[in-house]
Amino acid sequence: MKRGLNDSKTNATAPRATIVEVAAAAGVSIKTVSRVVNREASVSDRTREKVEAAIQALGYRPNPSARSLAGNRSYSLGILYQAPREFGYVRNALDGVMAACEAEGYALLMRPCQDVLDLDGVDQFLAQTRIDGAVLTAPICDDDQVMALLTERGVPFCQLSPAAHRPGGLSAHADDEPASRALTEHLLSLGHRRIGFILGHPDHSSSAQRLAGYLRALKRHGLRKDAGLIAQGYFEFESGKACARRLLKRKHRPTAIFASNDEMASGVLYVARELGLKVPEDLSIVGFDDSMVAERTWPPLTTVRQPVTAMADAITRSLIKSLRGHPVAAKDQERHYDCELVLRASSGIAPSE
Amino acid sequence: MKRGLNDSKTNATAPRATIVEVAAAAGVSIKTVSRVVNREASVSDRTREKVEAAIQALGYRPNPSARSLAGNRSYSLGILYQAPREFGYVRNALDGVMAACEAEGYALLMRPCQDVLDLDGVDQFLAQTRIDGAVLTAPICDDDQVMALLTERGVPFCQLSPAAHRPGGLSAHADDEPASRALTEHLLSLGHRRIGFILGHPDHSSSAQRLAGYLRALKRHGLRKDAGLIAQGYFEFESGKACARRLLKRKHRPTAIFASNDEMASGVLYVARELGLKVPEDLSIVGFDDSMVAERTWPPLTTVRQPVTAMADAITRSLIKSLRGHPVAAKDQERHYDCELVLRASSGIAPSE
DNA sequence: TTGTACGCGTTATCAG
DNA sequence: CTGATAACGCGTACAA
Repeated sequence: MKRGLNDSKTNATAPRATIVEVAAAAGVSIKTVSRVVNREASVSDRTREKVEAAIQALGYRPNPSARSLAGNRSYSLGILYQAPREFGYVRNALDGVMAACEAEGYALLMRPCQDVLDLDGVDQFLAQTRIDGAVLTAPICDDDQVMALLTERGVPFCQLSPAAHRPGGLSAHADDEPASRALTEHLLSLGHRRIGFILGHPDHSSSAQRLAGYLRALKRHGLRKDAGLIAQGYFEFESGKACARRLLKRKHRPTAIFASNDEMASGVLYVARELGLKVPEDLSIVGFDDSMVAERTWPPLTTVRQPVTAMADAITRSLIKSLRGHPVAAKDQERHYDCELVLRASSGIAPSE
Repeated sequence: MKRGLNDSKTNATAPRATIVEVAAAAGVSIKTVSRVVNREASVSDRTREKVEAAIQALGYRPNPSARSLAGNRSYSLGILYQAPREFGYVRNALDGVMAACEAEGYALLMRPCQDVLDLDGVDQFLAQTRIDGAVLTAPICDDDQVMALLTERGVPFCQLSPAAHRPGGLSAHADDEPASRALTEHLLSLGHRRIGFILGHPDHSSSAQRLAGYLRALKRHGLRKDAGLIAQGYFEFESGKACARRLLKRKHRPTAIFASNDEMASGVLYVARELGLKVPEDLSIVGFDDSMVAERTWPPLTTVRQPVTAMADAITRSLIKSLRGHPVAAKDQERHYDCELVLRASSGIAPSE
């Protein structure tokens, strides 16, 4: 049998101990060892201690492949995500899901998806990995075809920031709408009356929610929706630039612009500079997400922070709990999280109109 | 057997076909099916076609757990990385490694590591996942203890941007030193003579290489090293700010600052603004990595781009090739990549001294 | 070129 | 509470 580079055949350690050796060392049957390893209840304390000692002594680690084969589950989850240039949301989601998986002894397999979803690719992923469950991130969490496929394959899943909670499903959701409203109120309180709005990518349900919050705030202040102040962006820097140009070219240009994420907000900032507008004196700008760029631009961006990592962690734990056959309390099936307003200099000052 | 939410027991599809059923359908033995699946040579065309038809018809997919158990390998790799706030390098590395794994039918398991490496955690990772090989990213790729552990466990690995290639090992490496030199020459050609330098994190070998390139360029222009112009940073925004303050407080302040990455460069930019210095008129700033912030700051940062994704992809493919027992050509064992200078406005103009 | 039979290290059934 | 023993699905000597 050929082996590759870094060959360590000669100085390799002894092969890992198996359950049989542990059983022999502890003077019990392998089933009992299995019981101890899997924390089943019906084992006497004396036996458990003996077994645990043997496990310790031999450095025993159950073989995941054997476990999977015999148990007909893989002890691993998958996470499906779209990977835009701005990786903030996805990265936070990953952090949370990974933390949960590690804590619960699950492995995590990642599946990046393209803008236009490749269903066959996902199906292949399911076949190759045999994951026990999946975490769906936005906007994939709202894709009916993906959910149908998972259901067909018998793979339970949870949704991170979906458009709507599915009865009997698992989801974590940040309240974008109130946050967006508060952010808009902030601008209104500074005296702004013509506030431009740059929509996010239409596939993301949060785009609509952020718009709704913006409109609601305007309404509460007796302002009517002005379609000319609303531009369709795609959550990307360049689209933020394009929208900003359109909005700022109006003869009655807005005194403030609310971009649906920080990337686009930084695009607005770029265009403001091109046009010689001072921020925030001539133009207030706010973003959303509190991504890394929000602290790096000048002036730094007023924005909204979502607890994505915590949301992902929590929902993943619920998923695993459910995979283990434990009931998940109703309040843990549909979780809601508040967002936090982060005030920085880009919105700062009352408009000089 | 209890199952959790999203229960699809009732409307689930038939369980996946096994090799036995395929063999039956094709009228051959399971060994023959195995041969076809694993692309072994000694199968007649007629038989192969029959088997492939049966596989197609039944939608057969080999069970990875069974494969792993019987074959004593997991068909999966691990990637070890440190996850700083600035995720650019890691993310590019991930992209490359994942592309390679997907192309080669390997799964990828991720192992984020803390600044101070938890060896036991890594060992646990190896035990739980039984990965066939590992990709080490900077700065973990230079950690002797990790490499010793992997060797002891018989897990072959490759290194992404290590300090030095290990004979018989696998590594991909971008030539930081020449790039750093070119970047410094760029500043020198603009007329700068007092160029501050902010070092990267000492754990990263690239930090030393970037310094070396800087010093070499100075020397070629007859300038001597001035310790007062060199500050120790840690690849982070805040450390860039701190170093910039120190450097710019000198009575004879530098007219340009070379920060060892873009994050720190954006920190320098921040401090320049605090001090009322115009960039690039009063101070030229250059970074390294061409991360996302480099395009978002104002002015955008002159920097250096490394082909990290391509490097990661290539080295991972070599690793997999070697895992399969195929020889890896010498030129593919130690790969060198050129960096690319990215000129933007932050360095732009000759110093007004 | 093809097939048989065994083993991989667990989980699970069912009897003690 | 504990233990034989049969799966689980595939790779691989070895034989044909």
